Amino acid sequence: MSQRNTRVPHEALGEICPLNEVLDRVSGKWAIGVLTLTGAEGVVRFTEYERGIPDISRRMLTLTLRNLERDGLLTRTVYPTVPPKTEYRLTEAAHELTETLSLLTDWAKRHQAHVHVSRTEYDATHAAPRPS
Amino acid sequence: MSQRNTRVPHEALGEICPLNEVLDRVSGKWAIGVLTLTGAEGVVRFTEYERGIPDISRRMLTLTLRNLERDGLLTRTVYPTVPPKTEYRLTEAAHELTETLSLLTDWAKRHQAHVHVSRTEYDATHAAPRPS
DNA sequence: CCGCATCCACCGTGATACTG
DNA sequence: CAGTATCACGGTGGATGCGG
Repeated sequence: MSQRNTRVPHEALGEICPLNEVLDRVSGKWAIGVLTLTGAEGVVRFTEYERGIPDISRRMLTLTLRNLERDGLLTRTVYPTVPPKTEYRLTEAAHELTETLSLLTDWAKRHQAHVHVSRTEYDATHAAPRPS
Repeated sequence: MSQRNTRVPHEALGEICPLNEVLDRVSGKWAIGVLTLTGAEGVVRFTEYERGIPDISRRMLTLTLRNLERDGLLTRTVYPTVPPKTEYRLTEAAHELTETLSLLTDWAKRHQAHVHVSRTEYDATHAAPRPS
């Protein structure tokens, strides 16, 4: 032992690898909005996302949708009608994910005031106080 | 009921705002590692992070630490000794956060195989199949 | 209606070197 | 030991226009 850097850093860090994978796929401003909306509606069409999620661009919506589909979180059903029609819905895995996510929301709601205060105080304390 | 284009996007989306704030502050490759390690150790010094989190640069560690401190998730205690010594520990809010995060880890562990398979299949299906 | 392609701006991240 | 400063790069996201 004591030699030093065996590549294993710390027991607990083995836990974070899968966690980072989750966050990677949920990161980006829009993924969570899409998942949440889909969970709430059950079945959602492309245009409904555009109407339901303010300020999202078509490009970002498409990319988000594709990534979630790729990860097996959304199913995409295309009806080759005219005009075309596409439906998205959550997979079972995604359902469980959104449930867990709602726990995070609870945390956020309980502590967002605390966080905001901390930030303000920190900024006030550490911000360059006009160092002439 | 057919009119439905008020600017209000959707009920459920009100829920995601605080959630995005959480993810924003937990985003970045390192924040979770830092929180997890700190939670496991209780008290952690700067160098311990460097040893415990592989591949993290000093710059990134500092930035991550500062952000978490700013958000009231970490406390920073400096001992003006020679050589200097700095200790970090979790706030109560951060403790609750890491607990919730561990639930996400559970989800990730349960579904990472599924996700991986989905990805591989998706890539196999959609990848440019040698467009000669 | 649904989606892709292109171009461009921003910022998180990393490498390296310096300091109290 | 515990940072800070500077430079460079790549991924993410926005705007716009075309296509099935």
